[in-house]
Amino acid sequence: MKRQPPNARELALIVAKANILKALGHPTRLWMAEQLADGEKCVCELAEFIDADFSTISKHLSVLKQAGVVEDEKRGKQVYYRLKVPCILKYLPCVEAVIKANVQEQIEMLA
Amino acid sequence: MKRQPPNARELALIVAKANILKALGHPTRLWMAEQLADGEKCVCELAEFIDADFSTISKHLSVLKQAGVVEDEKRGKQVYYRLKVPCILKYLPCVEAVIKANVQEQIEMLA
DNA sequence: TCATTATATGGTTAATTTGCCAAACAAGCA
DNA sequence: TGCTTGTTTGGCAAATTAACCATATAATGA
Repeated sequence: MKRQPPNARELALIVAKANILKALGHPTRLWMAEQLADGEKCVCELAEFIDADFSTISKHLSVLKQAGVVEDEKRGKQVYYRLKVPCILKYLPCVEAVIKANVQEQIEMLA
Repeated sequence: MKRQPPNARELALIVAKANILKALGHPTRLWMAEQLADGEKCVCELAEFIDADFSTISKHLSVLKQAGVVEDEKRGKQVYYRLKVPCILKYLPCVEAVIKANVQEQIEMLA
């Protein structure tokens, strides 16, 4: 029955949530987050399989950090990143369900 | 131990997932998706509390549809939208946990 | 058929994002 | 100290996105 315009507090929460989703809404960043599922990795480890400039990778990591998805720690010459709230990846099966539903639909459309 | 560059299939999946997250990564669109949690709504019902042009609202809905998050159905003069895979909202508590962690950190920083 | 209501589309502009390069930093080593 | 390695920052151009306005379409009712 709730039928009201979002108030300022609700709005702020929505904006905050959308920001986090947006941060994960880029292939490179999502991949990075997934790589961190089984523990922290340094930038160089993440960079190893990404075909992009180091500066680009660094900026993507800073977007994730800004959003609060990851945190970093410098140890020696390297900077290690880890997920701050690991449940953030638990979602992805459902996201995949969306994809499956879409594919299914395409198939039906062709049938 | 997995330490390999993503292959084409994995890459395609990542891109697809990121797209869905991106679609939800906008305050207006996230709000809309949340409104659909308890059942379909027509565009006019959604528009009622969004301060934006109708065309803008329509475009946001089409982004969600494109991403496969919602589906629409025309009945009479109205178009109804509903979540296609409702679990997509189950995630949000964890997203909120990220926010809480960030806020907590800010507080500690000020203490 | 004409007007009206509900929604979508096309076009345009401003804002944001992405990615590269070059340069700056920071830590450890020679 | 100066060199090298790992990472970040600043600057810029290209691409993408968001929002608005005006216009188009679709269904209904007069």
